[in-house]
Amino acid sequence: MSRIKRSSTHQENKQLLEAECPEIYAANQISGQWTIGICSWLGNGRLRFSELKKVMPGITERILTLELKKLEQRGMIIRHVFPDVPVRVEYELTPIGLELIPILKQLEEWGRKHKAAQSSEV
Amino acid sequence: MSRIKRSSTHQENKQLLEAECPEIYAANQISGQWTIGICSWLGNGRLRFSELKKVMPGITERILTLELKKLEQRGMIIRHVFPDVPVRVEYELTPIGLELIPILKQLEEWGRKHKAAQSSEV
DNA sequence: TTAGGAACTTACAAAAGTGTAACTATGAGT
DNA sequence: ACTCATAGTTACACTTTTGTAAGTTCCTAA
Repeated sequence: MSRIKRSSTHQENKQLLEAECPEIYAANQISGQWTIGICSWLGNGRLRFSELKKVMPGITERILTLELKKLEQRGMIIRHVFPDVPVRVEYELTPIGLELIPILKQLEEWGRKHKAAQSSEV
Repeated sequence: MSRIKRSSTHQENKQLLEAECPEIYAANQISGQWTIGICSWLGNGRLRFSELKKVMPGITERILTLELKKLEQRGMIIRHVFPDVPVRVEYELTPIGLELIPILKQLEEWGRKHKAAQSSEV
Protein backbone atom coordinates (compact mmCIF):
# COMPACT_ATOMS: atom_id res chain seq x y z
CA MET A 1 0.00 0.00 0.00
CA SER A 2 2.94 2.26 -0.74
CA ARG A 3 3.22 4.54 2.23
CA ILE A 4 6.28 6.59 1.61
CA LYS A 5 7.50 8.97 4.26
CA ARG A 6 8.04 12.30 2.67
CA SER A 7 9.79 14.53 5.22
CA SER A 8 13.35 13.93 6.32
CA THR A 9 13.71 12.74 9.87
CA HIS A 10 17.41 13.09 9.32
CA GLN A 11 17.13 16.88 9.49
CA GLU A 12 14.75 16.67 12.41
CA ASN A 13 17.15 14.52 14.38
CA LYS A 14 20.03 16.81 13.58
CA GLN A 15 18.18 19.86 14.77
CA LEU A 16 16.93 18.24 17.93
CA LEU A 17 20.44 17.13 18.79
CA GLU A 18 21.85 20.57 18.08
CA ALA A 19 19.23 22.16 20.25
CA GLU A 20 20.04 19.95 23.20
CA CYS A 21 23.78 19.42 22.87
CA PRO A 22 26.00 22.43 22.26
CA GLU A 23 28.93 20.14 21.54
CA ILE A 24 27.02 18.57 18.69
CA TYR A 25 25.96 21.98 17.50
CA ALA A 26 29.60 23.01 17.58
CA ALA A 27 30.73 19.95 15.68
CA ASN A 28 28.13 20.64 13.03
CA GLN A 29 29.42 24.17 12.59
CA ILE A 30 32.75 22.78 11.53
CA SER A 31 31.47 19.76 9.67
CA GLY A 32 32.47 19.26 6.09
CA GLN A 33 35.43 17.53 4.55
CA TRP A 34 37.60 20.62 4.23
CA THR A 35 36.13 22.94 6.83
CA ILE A 36 38.52 22.34 9.68
CA GLY A 37 41.46 22.64 7.32
CA ILE A 38 40.24 26.00 6.12
CA CYS A 39 39.75 27.25 9.67
CA SER A 40 43.19 26.06 10.68
CA TRP A 41 44.83 27.86 7.79
CA LEU A 42 42.90 31.02 8.50
CA GLY A 43 44.05 30.75 12.09
CA ASN A 44 47.39 32.09 10.89
CA GLY A 45 45.85 35.12 9.24
CA ARG A 46 43.80 36.19 6.24
CA LEU A 47 44.09 34.31 3.02
CA ARG A 48 42.64 34.88 -0.39
CA PHE A 49 40.60 32.43 -2.37
CA SER A 50 43.49 31.44 -4.61
CA GLU A 51 45.83 31.03 -1.66
CA LEU A 52 43.47 28.65 0.03
CA LYS A 53 43.23 26.73 -3.20
CA LYS A 54 46.99 26.54 -3.31
CA VAL A 55 47.48 25.35 0.27
CA MET A 56 44.79 22.71 -0.06
CA PRO A 57 45.53 20.96 -3.29
CA GLY A 58 42.70 18.59 -3.96
CA ILE A 59 39.88 20.94 -3.16
CA THR A 60 37.95 22.15 -6.17
CA GLU A 61 36.77 25.69 -6.73
CA ARG A 62 33.19 24.64 -6.36
CA ILE A 63 33.73 23.01 -3.00
CA LEU A 64 35.94 25.80 -1.73
CA THR A 65 33.25 28.30 -2.64
CA LEU A 66 30.59 26.25 -0.90
CA GLU A 67 32.63 25.78 2.24
CA LEU A 68 33.55 29.45 2.45
CA LYS A 69 29.95 30.48 1.91
CA LYS A 70 28.82 28.10 4.63
CA LEU A 71 31.43 29.38 7.06
CA GLU A 72 30.48 32.96 6.30
CA GLN A 73 26.81 32.29 6.88
CA ARG A 74 27.66 30.62 10.16
CA GLY A 75 29.53 33.68 11.33
CA MET A 76 32.88 31.93 11.38
CA ILE A 77 34.66 33.99 8.76
CA ILE A 78 34.45 37.40 7.12
CA ARG A 79 34.75 37.96 3.42
CA HIS A 80 36.69 41.03 2.29
CA VAL A 81 36.33 42.04 -1.34
CA PHE A 82 38.85 44.38 -2.93
CA PRO A 83 37.78 45.81 -6.28
CA ASP A 84 41.13 45.32 -7.92
CA VAL A 85 41.44 43.81 -11.34
CA PRO A 86 41.25 40.94 -11.28
CA VAL A 87 39.16 41.05 -8.15
CA ARG A 88 40.81 40.09 -4.90
CA VAL A 89 38.92 38.43 -2.07
CA GLU A 90 40.31 37.70 1.35
CA TYR A 91 38.89 35.55 4.09
CA GLU A 92 39.44 36.09 7.78
CA LEU A 93 38.26 34.41 10.95
CA THR A 94 35.73 36.25 13.09
CA PRO A 95 36.39 36.58 16.85
CA ILE A 96 34.24 33.55 17.58
CA GLY A 97 36.00 31.70 14.79
CA LEU A 98 39.34 32.58 16.35
CA GLU A 99 38.22 31.14 19.66
CA LEU A 100 37.89 27.80 18.00
CA ILE A 101 41.56 27.65 17.06
CA PRO A 102 42.94 26.61 20.46
CA ILE A 103 40.35 23.84 20.58
CA LEU A 104 41.44 22.65 17.16
CA LYS A 105 45.01 22.64 18.43
CA GLN A 106 43.98 20.30 21.22
CA LEU A 107 42.10 18.12 18.79
CA GLU A 108 45.29 18.01 16.77
CA GLU A 109 47.24 16.84 19.78
CA TRP A 110 44.65 14.21 20.56
CA GLY A 111 44.57 13.07 16.96
CA ARG A 112 48.32 12.59 16.94
CA LYS A 113 48.15 10.48 20.08
CA HIS A 114 45.19 8.49 18.88
CA LYS A 115 46.80 7.76 15.57
CA ALA A 116 49.96 6.57 17.27
CA ALA A 117 47.94 4.34 19.58
CA GLN A 118 45.98 2.86 16.71
CA SER A 119 48.93 2.16 14.48
CA SER A 120 50.89 0.48 17.26
CA GLU A 121 48.14 -2.12 17.56
CA VAL A 122 48.79 -3.63 14.15
CA MET B 1 33.27 9.16 -25.33
CA SER B 2 31.94 8.32 -21.93
CA ARG B 3 34.95 8.47 -19.72
CA ILE B 4 33.62 7.80 -16.31
CA LYS B 5 35.95 7.98 -13.36
CA ARG B 6 35.46 4.85 -11.38
CA SER B 7 37.42 5.27 -8.18
CA SER B 8 36.35 7.64 -5.45
CA THR B 9 38.50 10.71 -5.07
CA HIS B 10 36.39 11.47 -2.06
CA GLN B 11 38.08 8.70 -0.10
CA GLU B 12 41.46 9.67 -1.48
CA ASN B 13 41.03 13.25 -0.37
CA LYS B 14 39.85 12.18 3.03
CA GLN B 15 42.85 9.96 3.57
CA LEU B 16 45.33 12.52 2.35
CA LEU B 17 43.86 15.11 4.68
CA GLU B 18 43.88 12.71 7.60
CA ALA B 19 47.48 11.83 6.94
CA GLU B 20 48.57 15.45 6.95
CA CYS B 21 46.28 17.03 9.52
CA PRO B 22 45.82 15.27 12.85
CA GLU B 23 42.97 17.63 13.69
CA ILE B 24 41.07 16.44 10.64
CA TYR B 25 41.92 12.86 11.50
CA ALA B 26 40.58 13.51 14.98
CA ALA B 27 37.39 15.06 13.69
CA ASN B 28 36.82 12.08 11.44
CA GLN B 29 37.15 9.73 14.39
CA ILE B 30 34.15 11.37 15.98
CA SER B 31 32.20 12.01 12.83
CA GLY B 32 28.68 10.69 12.54
CA GLN B 33 25.38 12.17 13.54
CA TRP B 34 25.22 10.53 16.96
CA THR B 35 28.85 9.78 17.69
CA ILE B 36 29.70 12.75 19.86
CA GLY B 37 26.52 12.27 21.82
CA ILE B 38 27.42 8.67 22.54
CA CYS B 39 30.93 9.61 23.64
CA SER B 40 29.60 12.34 25.90
CA TRP B 41 27.19 9.97 27.59
CA LEU B 42 29.87 7.36 28.04
CA GLY B 43 32.03 10.05 29.57
CA ASN B 44 29.95 9.61 32.72
CA GLY B 45 30.54 5.87 32.87
CA ARG B 46 29.59 2.61 31.22
CA LEU B 47 26.19 2.23 29.67
CA ARG B 48 24.44 -0.69 28.12
CA PHE B 49 22.94 -0.79 24.67
CA SER B 50 19.41 -0.29 25.89
CA GLU B 51 20.43 2.58 28.14
CA LEU B 52 22.05 4.42 25.27
CA LYS B 53 18.89 3.85 23.29
CA LYS B 54 16.89 5.35 26.12
CA VAL B 55 19.01 8.45 26.60
CA MET B 56 19.11 9.19 22.90
CA PRO B 57 15.53 8.88 21.78
CA GLY B 58 15.51 9.19 18.03
CA ILE B 59 18.41 6.88 17.32
CA THR B 60 17.45 3.54 15.84
CA GLU B 61 18.91 0.21 16.79
CA ARG B 62 20.55 -0.11 13.45
CA ILE B 63 22.34 3.20 13.68
CA LEU B 64 23.28 2.71 17.31
CA THR B 65 24.81 -0.63 16.40
CA LEU B 66 26.71 0.88 13.52
CA GLU B 67 28.02 3.78 15.56
CA LEU B 68 29.10 1.57 18.43
CA LYS B 69 30.81 -0.84 16.08
CA LYS B 70 32.63 2.03 14.40
CA LEU B 71 33.75 3.47 17.74
CA GLU B 72 34.94 0.08 18.87
CA GLN B 73 36.95 -0.45 15.71
CA ARG B 74 38.49 2.96 16.16
CA GLY B 75 39.64 2.09 19.65
CA MET B 76 37.38 4.63 21.29
CA ILE B 77 35.21 2.28 23.29
CA ILE B 78 35.29 -1.24 24.72
CA ARG B 79 32.43 -3.67 24.48
CA HIS B 80 31.76 -5.85 27.51
CA VAL B 81 29.45 -8.80 27.02
CA PHE B 82 27.85 -10.50 30.03
CA PRO B 83 26.26 -13.85 29.27
CA ASP B 84 23.15 -13.18 31.29
CA VAL B 85 19.74 -13.90 29.94
CA PRO B 86 18.82 -11.89 28.12
CA VAL B 87 22.34 -10.96 27.23
CA ARG B 88 23.75 -7.75 28.70
CA VAL B 89 26.25 -5.62 26.85
CA GLU B 90 27.99 -2.60 28.27
CA TYR B 91 30.05 0.01 26.51
CA GLU B 92 32.88 1.95 28.05
CA LEU B 93 35.33 4.57 26.85
CA THR B 94 38.94 3.52 26.40
CA PRO B 95 41.71 5.67 27.93
CA ILE B 96 42.20 7.51 24.66
CA GLY B 97 38.46 7.94 24.37
CA LEU B 98 38.37 9.42 27.85
CA GLU B 99 41.00 11.94 26.88
CA LEU B 100 38.61 13.32 24.34
CA ILE B 101 36.01 14.24 26.92
CA PRO B 102 37.63 17.47 28.17
CA ILE B 103 37.97 18.60 24.57
CA LEU B 104 34.29 17.91 23.99
CA LYS B 105 33.54 19.96 27.08
CA GLN B 106 35.37 22.89 25.54
CA LEU B 107 33.57 22.39 22.27
CA GLU B 108 30.37 22.48 24.27
CA GLU B 109 31.34 25.80 25.81
CA TRP B 110 32.27 27.21 22.44
CA GLY B 111 29.04 25.94 20.92
CA ARG B 112 27.02 27.67 23.59
CA LYS B 113 28.79 30.95 22.95
CA HIS B 114 28.56 30.63 19.20
CA LYS B 115 24.89 29.85 19.32
CA ALA B 116 24.24 32.88 21.51
CA ALA B 117 26.22 35.09 19.15
CA GLN B 118 24.38 33.77 16.13
CA SER B 119 20.90 34.09 17.55
CA SER B 120 21.51 37.66 18.72
CA GLU B 121 22.10 38.68 15.13
CA VAL B 122 18.47 38.26 14.15
C1' DT C 1 40.96 41.29 -30.98
C1' DT C 2 42.30 38.17 -28.35
C1' DA C 3 44.05 36.20 -24.41
C1' DG C 4 44.29 35.94 -19.43
C1' DG C 5 43.76 35.82 -14.46
C1' DA C 6 40.68 35.78 -10.13
C1' DA C 7 36.71 34.28 -8.19
C1' DC C 8 33.14 32.39 -8.88
C1' DT C 9 28.38 29.64 -11.02
C1' DT C 10 25.71 25.93 -13.26
C1' DA C 11 24.23 21.31 -14.49
C1' DC C 12 25.00 16.96 -13.58
C1' DA C 13 26.78 12.51 -11.31
C1' DA C 14 28.57 9.61 -7.77
C1' DA C 15 29.42 8.29 -3.11
C1' DA C 16 28.54 8.28 1.78
C1' DG C 17 25.45 8.58 5.49
C1' DT C 18 21.05 7.91 7.66
C1' DG C 19 16.44 5.93 8.21
C1' DT C 20 12.40 2.27 7.99
C1' DA C 21 10.62 -2.06 8.74
C1' DA C 22 10.89 -6.51 9.57
C1' DC C 23 13.47 -10.41 11.09
C1' DT C 24 17.03 -13.32 14.17
C1' DA C 25 19.00 -15.94 18.43
C1' DT C 26 18.86 -17.10 23.13
C1' DG C 27 16.93 -18.80 27.15
C1' DA C 28 13.58 -17.67 31.10
C1' DG C 29 8.95 -17.37 32.76
C1' DT C 30 3.80 -18.98 32.36
C1' DA D 1 3.83 -24.31 23.18
C1' DC D 2 4.03 -19.38 23.53
C1' DT D 3 5.38 -14.94 24.78
C1' DC D 4 8.98 -11.68 26.38
C1' DA D 5 13.35 -9.07 26.58
C1' DT D 6 18.01 -7.77 24.95
C1' DA D 7 20.93 -6.97 21.44
C1' DG D 8 21.37 -7.24 17.49
C1' DT D 9 20.99 -8.16 11.63
C1' DT D 10 19.14 -7.71 6.80
C1' DA D 11 17.22 -5.58 2.71
C1' DC D 12 16.03 -1.60 0.92
C1' DA D 13 14.96 3.59 0.30
C1' DC D 14 16.02 8.24 0.89
C1' DT D 15 19.06 12.54 1.93
C1' DT D 16 23.12 14.86 2.09
C1' DT D 17 27.71 15.61 0.77
C1' DT D 18 31.28 15.68 -2.46
C1' DG D 19 33.13 15.69 -7.08
C1' DT D 20 33.50 16.74 -12.53
C1' DA D 21 33.42 19.61 -16.28
C1' DA D 22 32.44 23.47 -18.39
C1' DG D 23 30.89 28.24 -18.51
C1' DT D 24 30.63 33.39 -16.63
C1' DT D 25 32.16 38.21 -15.44
C1' DC D 26 35.22 41.80 -15.02
C1' DC D 27 38.80 44.64 -16.69
C1' DT D 28 43.66 44.83 -18.35
C1' DA D 29 47.64 44.24 -21.11
C1' DA D 30 49.62 42.64 -25.77
